[in-house]
Amino acid sequence: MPRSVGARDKIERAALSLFAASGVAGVSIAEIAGAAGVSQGALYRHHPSKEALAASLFETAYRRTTAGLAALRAGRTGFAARIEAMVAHFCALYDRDPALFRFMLMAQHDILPGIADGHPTPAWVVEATIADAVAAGELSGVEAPAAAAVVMGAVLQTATFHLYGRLAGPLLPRAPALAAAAIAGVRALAEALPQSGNGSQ
Amino acid sequence: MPRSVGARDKIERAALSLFAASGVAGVSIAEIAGAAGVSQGALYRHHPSKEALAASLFETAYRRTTAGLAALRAGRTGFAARIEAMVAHFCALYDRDPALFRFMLMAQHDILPGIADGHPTPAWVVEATIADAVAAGELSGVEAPAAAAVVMGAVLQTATFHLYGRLAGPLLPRAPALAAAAIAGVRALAEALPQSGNGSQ
Amino acid sequence: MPRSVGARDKIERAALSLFAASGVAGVSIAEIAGAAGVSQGALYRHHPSKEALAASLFETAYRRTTAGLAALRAGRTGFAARIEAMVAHFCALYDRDPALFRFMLMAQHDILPGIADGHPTPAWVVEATIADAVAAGELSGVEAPAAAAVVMGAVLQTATFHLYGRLAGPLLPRAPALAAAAIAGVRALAEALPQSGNGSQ
Amino acid sequence: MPRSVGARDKIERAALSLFAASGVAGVSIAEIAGAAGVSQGALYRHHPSKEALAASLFETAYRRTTAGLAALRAGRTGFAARIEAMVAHFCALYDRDPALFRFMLMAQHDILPGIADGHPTPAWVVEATIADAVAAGELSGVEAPAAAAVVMGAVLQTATFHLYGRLAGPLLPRAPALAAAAIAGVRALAEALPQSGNGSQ
DNA sequence: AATGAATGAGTGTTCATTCAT
DNA sequence: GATGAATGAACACTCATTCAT
Repeated sequence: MPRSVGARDKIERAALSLFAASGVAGVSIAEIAGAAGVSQGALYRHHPSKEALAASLFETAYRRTTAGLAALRAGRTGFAARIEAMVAHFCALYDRDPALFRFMLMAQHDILPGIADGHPTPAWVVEATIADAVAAGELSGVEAPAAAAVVMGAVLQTATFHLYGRLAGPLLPRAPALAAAAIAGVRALAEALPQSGNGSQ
Repeated sequence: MPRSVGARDKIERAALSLFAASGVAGVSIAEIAGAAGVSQGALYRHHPSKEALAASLFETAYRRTTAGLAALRAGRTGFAARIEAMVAHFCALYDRDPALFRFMLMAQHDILPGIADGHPTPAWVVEATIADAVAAGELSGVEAPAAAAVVMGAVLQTATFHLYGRLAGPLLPRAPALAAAAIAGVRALAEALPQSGNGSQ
Repeated sequence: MPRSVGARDKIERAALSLFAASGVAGVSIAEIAGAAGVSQGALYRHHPSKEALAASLFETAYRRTTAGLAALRAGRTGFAARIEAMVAHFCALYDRDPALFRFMLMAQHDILPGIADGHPTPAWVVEATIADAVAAGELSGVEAPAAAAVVMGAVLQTATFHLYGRLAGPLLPRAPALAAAAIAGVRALAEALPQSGNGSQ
Repeated sequence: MPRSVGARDKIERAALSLFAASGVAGVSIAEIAGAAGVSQGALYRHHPSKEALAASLFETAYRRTTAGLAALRAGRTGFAARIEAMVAHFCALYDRDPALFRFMLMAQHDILPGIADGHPTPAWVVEATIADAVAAGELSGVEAPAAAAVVMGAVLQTATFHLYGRLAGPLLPRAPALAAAAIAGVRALAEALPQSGNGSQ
């Protein structure tokens, strides 16, 4: 007895918020179907499995984020301007949909290893932006991944603190300060590590 | 005191590495028991449930880390010296047991909400250290949680990048530079945010 | 009369070969519809259910075979001539459509109990042919069903061996020898069992 | 709450009779567990899956039958004596456990392809016995598989007729006559097919 | 007249947990 | 005290069937 129409969207919306709240493993198909108001079987017309549904949601958001950052990298010049734009972008993303952000934070360890083979990632774009700055002489001798970790860490941990109530209010107003912190962190890393790299391994 | 002394340890060690590899939900009691070389039932003599075992592992590590950081806070004076010591502490912890670190990163969203009622946390010690600096006039007008996010983010994301192979070699040699980055980030945050706080909310 | 003339045929052909390959229970409506190039729903315009489709295919083939054998019984005289013709008939049926034969072998236990209420069956025609011979004095004191089992067994097991690759080449050239074996078997059964019937039960 | 003890046997007994009645695909785990008086989960301690349970039951019976026939082949001399013993063996097996026989007949098409790689089968022993007779000069120029089909067919179809009520009473008393029929069939096949083999293909 | 999205009951299977031995 | 067979409630998933379009 087909009753519900447009199940796909309802399923994805319900799944996203449930995944964000409890993690992929912590949500059952029955809960998703119930929250979406469709039958359990309906889920399988659009997604081959629960994991595939989660991966698809993740990948879509991940690619969109990557593309957004890549556009900022392409559209701006100068290290500081690019990082500022990127940090603001992250903050805006978080403000628009904290559940999506939470889902991405929680699911990264489960889902990322299964995809992202060679595809660029948000972190990769940040890393490339730092490499750009090194190539342009704006930064001297930073190890790009280490610097990208400082930038991504500042942003993601700020979002995490917000998720857990340690910080309040929208993140976007914090973006300029956060970007300044990220940039200063990267510069300090560059100065402190002229010898760079893996000293021992 | 049973003859199979160390059963408890074997269980915890096995559980930790399995949890780190696959997440708490992705590991079964049968797998833990098998890896530890004990029977399934024996597991319940030491831990009331799988979740309790995971929570116990998490909490132990969490408290130990908190205590370590608190000792550094108590034993040093000056903002920079304290942050340098704490960053080095994190790096050393990671180097000693990356699996434990990975477990803590993966499990935090599941387990932390269930505990941490009022208990201090690593992030709280960092936050308090920043508040100390503000109180001592070393930093002006930073929102302590926001600054703590920058410090914790730099450290945790560096560890995450290492877990995923973006960074190589032990983290401890990177600690001075990472601490410099964290400190510079906090200082930049302080300068950029004289109006501080939650602008809207 | 829909434009897609032959939809019914395409469905039945697809269903038959799938049923032969995997058994009725091992084939889904979706697979049949896909192989036939029609929609799932369209299948229900022609057949009320999957089981009904299978039963219809089975019954059609079963009746056709029964009718063919009955015609041979009616058109020939003499036990040997009839059995020779029937064995050749079976062999020719097998050679023409081994998948159909396989389907009938596999599905007989599932489907036969649901039909065949009083209708004659291939085995019944063979049995009647033997009873004819007994009545005509060509055979003495055989239990007709037991003799029919020998004839049917020789034919069906030969086909089964062919299906599984133990025998090669078309069966029709083997028909004379196989008929001779069947006839000799029946004669030996008749001689060996003058006391016939169900000795105990 | 473990209550039932010795679940394994109860499960296998229940499964066998249900499989015999309805086929492997026609029986659910719930039915097996219910009939055995154990929980569904108990099934999986002893067998990794329903199919594996069915295959295990099948293979055990299959091997036992093969071994029984092989022992007869080894213990007797002369084609007729061996076939008589084998036919009687089959009849006795049927009489002892018709459900097992039915299961083997129904399941052969599903399960046999998955096993029996190189292992001897009942049919193979019969075939080898015929090859023995050819080698000993007792039979001239029969294609052994074709002759084995006649023997196996006579026996199996007789059992099938009995299962469906066309024949009554135990089969063992019929064994001598059935063996005579099988032997006569094989001899007739040998005489009728001096040119043997696949005439066309 | 045909489609295919949707249904919902049922499937095989997993697994944390219990308890007789 | 330790074992592992047994439990039973969940789980992800399948599929014959229905029906709005």
